[in-house]
Amino acid sequence: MQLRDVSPADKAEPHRQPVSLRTVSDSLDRLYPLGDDDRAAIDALPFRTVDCPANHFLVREGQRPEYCAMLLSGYTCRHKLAANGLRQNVSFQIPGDVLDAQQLEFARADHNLQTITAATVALVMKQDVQQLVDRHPTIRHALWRGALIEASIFREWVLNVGRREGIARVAHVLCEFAVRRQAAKLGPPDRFELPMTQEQIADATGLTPVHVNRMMQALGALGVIERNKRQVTIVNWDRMREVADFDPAYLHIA
Amino acid sequence: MQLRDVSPADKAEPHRQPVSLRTVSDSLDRLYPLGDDDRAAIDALPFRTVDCPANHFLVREGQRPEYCAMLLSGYTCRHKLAANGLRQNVSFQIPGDVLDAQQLEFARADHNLQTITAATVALVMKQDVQQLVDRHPTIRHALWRGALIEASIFREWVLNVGRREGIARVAHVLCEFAVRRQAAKLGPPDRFELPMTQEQIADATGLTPVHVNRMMQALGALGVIERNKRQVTIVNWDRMREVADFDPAYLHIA
DNA sequence: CGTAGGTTTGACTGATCTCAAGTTTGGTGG
DNA sequence: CCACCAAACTTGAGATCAGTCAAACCTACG
Repeated sequence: MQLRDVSPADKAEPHRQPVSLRTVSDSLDRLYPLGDDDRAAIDALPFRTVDCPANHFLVREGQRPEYCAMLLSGYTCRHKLAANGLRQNVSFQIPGDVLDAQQLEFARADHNLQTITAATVALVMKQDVQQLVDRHPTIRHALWRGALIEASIFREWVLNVGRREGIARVAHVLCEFAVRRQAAKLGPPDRFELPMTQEQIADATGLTPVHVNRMMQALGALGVIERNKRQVTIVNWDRMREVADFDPAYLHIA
Repeated sequence: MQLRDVSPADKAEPHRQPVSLRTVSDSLDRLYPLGDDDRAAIDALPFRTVDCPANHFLVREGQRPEYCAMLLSGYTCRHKLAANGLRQNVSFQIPGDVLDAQQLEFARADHNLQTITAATVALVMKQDVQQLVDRHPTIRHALWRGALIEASIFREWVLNVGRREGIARVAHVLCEFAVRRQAAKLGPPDRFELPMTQEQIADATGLTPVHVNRMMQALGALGVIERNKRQVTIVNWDRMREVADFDPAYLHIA
């Protein structure tokens, strides 16, 4: 956590391949139902894709990004750094997520955006997104809704980090990941491969990696999850919800 | 904090007086410059005012508010409750703030909204606000910007609660209050009356009231602030910023 | 297979909590 | 204007969850 690599962005490979923004328009459509014209407009957006390795910085605090990034595959996180060198993750993103709708409004980034795994990111120029939402109020609405949901997730995280004990914090992060993953049709909620390291979970929960490790073992000992490498199986969802104090209402999933 | 009064909303007095939404339109104008027609449209909004005592619930988690509330005077906070009975404040509001633009999008509230002090609140029907923003894109833009700034504040609070030590957490809350207060033209940043109790600061910082008390004394002992009742004077802003790890960039004040 | 990153373990430390008792403050009614 | 009361603030002492430090152990991958 604290003093480890926060080194300059590696150079990622710009890169052309037959990909589309389908993942993104599906995701936006789930936020707010789009019309055929809206989806067509998204498909027609000019963009380039970038393949990034794990731990690659997409945006750094203080930068003025010209592009709006959208996650086609892989996982990313937003984080901030405290003066004492500690890192705090404030959210995770999954494929289909628009990574910085907020950059349409703010010139300077107020946090970092970094890949967790290798990832493919679509970059669209800010002005093109601006034009898109100006012409397509429905898309604007979907983005607006997505931003409000993310704000709700931030509120839940403040609670998680501020008022829950260690085991609940870790369990809550697992529950949220499982549910969002399912909602995005990426797989079942009761068995999945965790993309993040225990250190990244520590930075999301305000704990140390050592303690996260112990809490995950404790969840195993309680019989609510089983683990094999990064694979997690939630054996008992009822007890898991209870231990995690997890109520998915804050995710505002249709 | 934990098990104290979370009792049903007191009945607040609906109440007519010669007040206007001027405070709110000034505040929105600071977020994004409005035209005369925009301001006129806000002034023309049908609303009623409610005078609420301190600790009055304006919205409870799970409710479906019909109104969009705007704070004319006094102070409020958003908070969530954990299953263990602990409370977490996720933000404070100051006069002029639109309290729940997000209710335009979500039917159910995902958190509580409660007064800190006695407060006057303007209630506007959701549909009237909806119509307003549909007809006035500039006002929509200002609300959008306000929501994004609040999201940025949430991110900073996750960091504050997750990764800063007690004294910095408390100092950071004081800095944020001072700066927002000044930006809203409510007074100078170096001397102000705190509207919230130490218990409410505890719920904002993820600490106990006892520890908040000790941290405020520690800030005094360090010579960065002076206290007299609820009155706080920031004696040394440079050291205060340092102790608090406070950088106002996240507030995105023009 | 060698190596770096990730995970696990153990022993000790410490920031913050808990509990419990005062003390001060601000509002209210006589 | 003062006495009273509840809420807010302080203080002290002991308890604990989580942190720190340091070493091993995996395990993926070049």
